[in-house]
Amino acid sequence: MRMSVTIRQIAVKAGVSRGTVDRVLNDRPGVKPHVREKVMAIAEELNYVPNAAAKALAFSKKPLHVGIIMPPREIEFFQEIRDGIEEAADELKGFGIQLEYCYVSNQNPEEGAAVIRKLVEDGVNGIMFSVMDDDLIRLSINQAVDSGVPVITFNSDVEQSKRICFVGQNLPQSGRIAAGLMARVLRSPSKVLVVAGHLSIYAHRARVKGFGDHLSGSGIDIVQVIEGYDRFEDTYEKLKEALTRYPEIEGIYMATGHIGACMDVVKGMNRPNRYRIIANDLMPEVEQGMREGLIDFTIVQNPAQQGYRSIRMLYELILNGKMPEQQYYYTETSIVIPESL
Amino acid sequence: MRMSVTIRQIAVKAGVSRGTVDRVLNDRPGVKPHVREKVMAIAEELNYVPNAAAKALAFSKKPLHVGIIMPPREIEFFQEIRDGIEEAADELKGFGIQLEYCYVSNQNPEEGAAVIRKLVEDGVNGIMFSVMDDDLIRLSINQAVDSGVPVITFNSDVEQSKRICFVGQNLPQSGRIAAGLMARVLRSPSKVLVVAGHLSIYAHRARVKGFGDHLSGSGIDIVQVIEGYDRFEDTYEKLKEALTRYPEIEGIYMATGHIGACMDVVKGMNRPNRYRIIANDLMPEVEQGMREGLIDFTIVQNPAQQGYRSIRMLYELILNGKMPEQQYYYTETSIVIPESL
DNA sequence: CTGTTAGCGCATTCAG
DNA sequence: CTGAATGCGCTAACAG
Repeated sequence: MRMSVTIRQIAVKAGVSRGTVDRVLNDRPGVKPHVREKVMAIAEELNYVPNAAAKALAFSKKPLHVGIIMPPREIEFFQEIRDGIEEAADELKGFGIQLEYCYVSNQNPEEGAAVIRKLVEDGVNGIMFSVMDDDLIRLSINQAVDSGVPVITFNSDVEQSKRICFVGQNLPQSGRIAAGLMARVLRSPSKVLVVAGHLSIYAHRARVKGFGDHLSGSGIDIVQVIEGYDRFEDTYEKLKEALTRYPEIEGIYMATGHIGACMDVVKGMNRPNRYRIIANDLMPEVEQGMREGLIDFTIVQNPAQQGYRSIRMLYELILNGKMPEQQYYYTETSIVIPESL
Repeated sequence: MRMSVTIRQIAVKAGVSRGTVDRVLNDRPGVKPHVREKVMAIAEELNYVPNAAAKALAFSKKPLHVGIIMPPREIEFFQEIRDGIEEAADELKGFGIQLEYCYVSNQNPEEGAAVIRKLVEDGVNGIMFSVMDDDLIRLSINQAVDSGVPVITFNSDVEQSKRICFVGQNLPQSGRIAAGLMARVLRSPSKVLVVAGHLSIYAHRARVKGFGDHLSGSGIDIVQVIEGYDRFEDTYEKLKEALTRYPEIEGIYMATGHIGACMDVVKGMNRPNRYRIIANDLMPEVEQGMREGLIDFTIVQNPAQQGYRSIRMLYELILNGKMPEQQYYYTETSIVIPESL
């Protein structure tokens, strides 16, 4: 097949120099409107597509700098996201990409906002953000984007902001999948319990809602939704009380919340028929629970893929100015059982 | 951070020219042994990493040509693999990669062998292969590899050949996962049936074996393994007969084989309690069966990922001479339920 | 055997 | 406003 069309070819065809073509293609000033149009037209006609290698090479004196803002590294879940980021970065390393991780507490919006501003001042070419959703944060993100630094959110979105796009899980679907599984392992008239962290947080609520909606009319009833505030004590007490009060409960959906506490309660219940338990993600406690035969299914959101895709999209955007086509990119939601481990 | 080390830097440090360094780094002949060693040492010391962009750019006059040999495009499953291949190719397109698809019947080894030879003669830089396993094929693959054209098998391996590596599914694991699911949806003493295509084919046998092994001692018995030879008639008759003879059967594992026939039989059985059915892959018949509520689970092997990874590994190998670390690359095996669709 | 040189396609000066 | 020239890191062809 033919070599693909180069900037030079369109230059000769347009009767201008390569420099001019470059200016047009990259939306830089200093080209007379009619020349610009002509060049554009020819580029379209020839179906010009820039050579990524050449571009990267030319860029390589000034390496691409991207800032990554996420919760403290102790959080296991984010470690997996990092793995995905690193994988993508490895593939792009030859092209001079430079990552700067900034760990920020999930509790303090001011800190997050400050870090964004600092990165922008330092001249990063793009930002990946995954901390909390807050007005202060929203403001900083908007300022960054306005000043030309693209921001992509991942795993947890900052809604109503000017962030370019969000890469994460389809939460209601993960709730529906949990419901589908529950309906398959339990026989029809039966009762289940739901455990969540904070129902005031969108991510937590969305799963519970997806679960409930899908189950309604199926003959499987949700007797209670427990809110444990991600604390051991609250979760433990409330769950224990509920299970004691409703001995007919056969299944538990742990949408979010303190898994350790749930496991402890379940172990202590000492029932003839074990509970059917469905969890989310693959934190160590969940994996442990699966190996012990306590947890039947866990629904995972492919954290590595979230990291991988975020970086790649940002890279594409920065280097080629290619805007993502969608606002929301959902990573695959999949089901894990002990045999999958 | 510092710019990464270039060929020129190691050249000055070694007191030789860039050409020589290039020769050493790429294992090309024409360098005195002691010079070669010195250069190698310095490269190690400086922790030299080639610049992928520059490499790709320099190569771009002579585009990378890879041949892809797979079954006819009508087969839905392979279409998904193609999607993965195309995705990777898109990412590498800027780097001048050129795909040539060759569709070959799964029945005729001679054709496959001939295509391999033809591709090698045409001077492809690498081959991806996924048709049948046969001595003739093995021979052609070995010849290709010996003459310097790397071959990677995907989805279905050619064992005992010199192919660089295999990218595909962990078949026994997929059988075990099916068993795990079956054990969770059925209560303990119960009976199930297995449907397969050809038990003489490794891929088919491996799943059945994984399923059986994992179920042994669980209280769930396999009353029969049906071999349908991927034909409607055989599958239909045998399955119907078995289900009629053993009305106590509660679950069916469709490891491989003619899904359409299975669906027809099941629909015709008219039972009060529906069967619990587990299938593999996401062919249209399976998707249909799931939507109709006949199939509970299907175990998928991420065909797109198989294509994606194969291409990337081949690219790495050709461009950077980086041999894969393993012989077998298993793609993620995941579980799909109707709610995941 | 080894050094030199001319591109690969693009971004980015610096002159006009 | 536009053209020409230079270099990114590497390969390959050509001189020595």
